[in-house]
Amino acid sequence: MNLRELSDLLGLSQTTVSRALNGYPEVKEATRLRVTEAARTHNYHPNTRAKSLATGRTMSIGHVIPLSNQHEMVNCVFSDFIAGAGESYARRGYDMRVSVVDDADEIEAYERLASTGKVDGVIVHGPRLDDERLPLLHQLGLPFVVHGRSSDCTTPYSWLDVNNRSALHRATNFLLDLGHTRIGLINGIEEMDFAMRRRDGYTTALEARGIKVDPDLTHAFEMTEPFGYAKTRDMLDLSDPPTAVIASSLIPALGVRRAVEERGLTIGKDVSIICFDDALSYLPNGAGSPIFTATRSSVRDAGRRCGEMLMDQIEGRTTEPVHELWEAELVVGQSTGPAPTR
Amino acid sequence: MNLRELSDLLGLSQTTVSRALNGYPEVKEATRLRVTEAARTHNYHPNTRAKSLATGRTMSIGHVIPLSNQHEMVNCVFSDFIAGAGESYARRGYDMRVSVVDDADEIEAYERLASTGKVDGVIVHGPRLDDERLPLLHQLGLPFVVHGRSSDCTTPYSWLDVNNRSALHRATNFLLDLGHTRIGLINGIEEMDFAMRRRDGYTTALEARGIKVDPDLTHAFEMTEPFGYAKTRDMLDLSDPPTAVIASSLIPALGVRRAVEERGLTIGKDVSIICFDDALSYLPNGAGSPIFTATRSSVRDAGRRCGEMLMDQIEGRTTEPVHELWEAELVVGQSTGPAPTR
DNA sequence: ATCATTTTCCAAAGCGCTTTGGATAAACTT
DNA sequence: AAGTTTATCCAAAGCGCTTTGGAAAATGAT
Repeated sequence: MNLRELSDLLGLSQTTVSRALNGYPEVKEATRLRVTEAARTHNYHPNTRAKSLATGRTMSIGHVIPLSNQHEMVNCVFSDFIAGAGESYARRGYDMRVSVVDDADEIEAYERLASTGKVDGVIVHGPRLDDERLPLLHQLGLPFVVHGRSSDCTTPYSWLDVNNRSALHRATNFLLDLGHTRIGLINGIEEMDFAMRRRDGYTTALEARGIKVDPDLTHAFEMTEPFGYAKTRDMLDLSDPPTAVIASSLIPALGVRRAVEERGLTIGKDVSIICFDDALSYLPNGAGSPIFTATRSSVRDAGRRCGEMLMDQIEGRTTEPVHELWEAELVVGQSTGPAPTR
Repeated sequence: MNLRELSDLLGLSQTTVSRALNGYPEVKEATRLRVTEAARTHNYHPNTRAKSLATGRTMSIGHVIPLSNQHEMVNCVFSDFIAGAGESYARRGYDMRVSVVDDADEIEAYERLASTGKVDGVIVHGPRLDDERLPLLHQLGLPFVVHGRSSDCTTPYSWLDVNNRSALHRATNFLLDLGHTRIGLINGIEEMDFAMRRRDGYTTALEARGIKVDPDLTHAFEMTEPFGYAKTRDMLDLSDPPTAVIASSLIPALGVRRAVEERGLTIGKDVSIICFDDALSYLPNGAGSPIFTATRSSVRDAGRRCGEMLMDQIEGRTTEPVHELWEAELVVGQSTGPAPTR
């Protein structure tokens, strides 16, 4: 059932039927009713491809996911973000187009999205310090919103970010206040902007108390469980081991916990742990009371809001770049306690 | 730059240019070269929407993700599947269209995908015992591949599934052979077909040794960490607690471990754990040697293969339904040992 | 040199929708 | 009653591509 068939059936022109269905005023209320009724009973739904060709709009939003063994974008955090974004898309009639591409083809993928007109806009994931994607998208004229920020980028753009610097600053201070001075950091890959900001918050807090950052206590890599485990083991082997560890995500924190418990040490007593909790639905930080003391900010909410920001931009509701900086909350769980006295 | 502009530029008709670019034989090799060259230098890429309107093909594949607080589809397992599927799509020029919908609108979402011609086919996630989506898609004539199976479904369809029954049968036998007789099961929601089959494997193995299933030892719910934790606590409180627990995924297994260690019990000695490991990239079962003894099957590989099966079907390379039953491998880790003697 | 083939190219008709620029009928003015 | 406005509706022209049915040019056969 297409528009022509439906309009033939109703004895109306395609114009009128189209207008009736799309809520234009140039059609009598009675006819509109007749049309919508017929559309429903005959189960008519306009062909998306034709509609999109005619309007120039696709009602879909792109997400480019680089896939490499180097750095893994498709992860739990990503899927929660997707869930949030997808939810906001659905509410406004959009959907999501995901392109999984080889690391090397990422730039080309954005160019292709723009030149073939597959999407009305894109969300940029995992920005790096000086991310080449942002000027590219700007130049391509493809609307975009960045989840995170790119510190050294000069082109204006909309972003939504968690205040990673302040989150880690507060987490570090929290541990310092408990008397810890040897504080390990299990960070994400530091080409990532968020990881750099986190390290900055950590460093600043330590140095404000006159503590120099010990390179043996800071590690940056893919945020997996085994990484947290391995690096914690290494740190516990030091002659002057840390009494607290900050992990960049719940997942490496699980590895930290494993390494600590394996040594027969008690969490929250011998070793304190704080992690950054993205409030993942599948891996909640405990049910009810939190397991880990954590800086928390829901990545799902971020996805939802990024989606809204992008759709607003696409629809011309906002014209200037929009920035949102969210503060993470510091929730106290069972994984932290005063520094052990030797 | 569109086709007309390009052909004007070349002094050729749109027909010839189109044919040259799409590899049709009715064009001189010299002209084809001239055309492809011009297309490259002028950075011409055919508009997807127009192409798709003309061909009737969209080169995209749908994934419908129901979102509810009841049952959470968007999770780590899902994202690894997506990564695999997306990879195979990219290789053959497809991409992925994800619709996040409210639980109640799921059926309608499939109908809409079909009637508006947004996709060439869909992957069905998380089939239930007698899943209404399969006959619906069959009737809509929309190609699909099921990740998993629907036991009570009579319409023919293509699927790829892990042999969940045999995996749990072997895991249970492995524990029985070690002398365990009180074996707990932390299962997924048992409306899900895979969970039902797992329970079946567990039950059959126990009963073959004359052991009756104890309802106090089997629990089914959303596969989260807190669920694994809570139920393990409950079971350890029993007068006759389990000496081994089988978890349906690595994530609840983490909860099981937490509950066990909290009691001061040793894993692999006081309590053995086996889990189903989907070989998630972000949450690997250890690096190198596995932490948990596990039945393992890569969900990412499954995504890859499901994508291929669906594209083969869409392109008419396969005409009959295809079935693939993968055997999970049983890898022995540090979480299992002989049943403790009382 | 003539006719039959084959090769190479083109004009034009869709694909299913939106939207512009009227036309017609109805309602309102004076 | 005639002129003016307004409310309804329509024919037709795109949107940018593919593809059908020829035509023109080049090639081969006689």
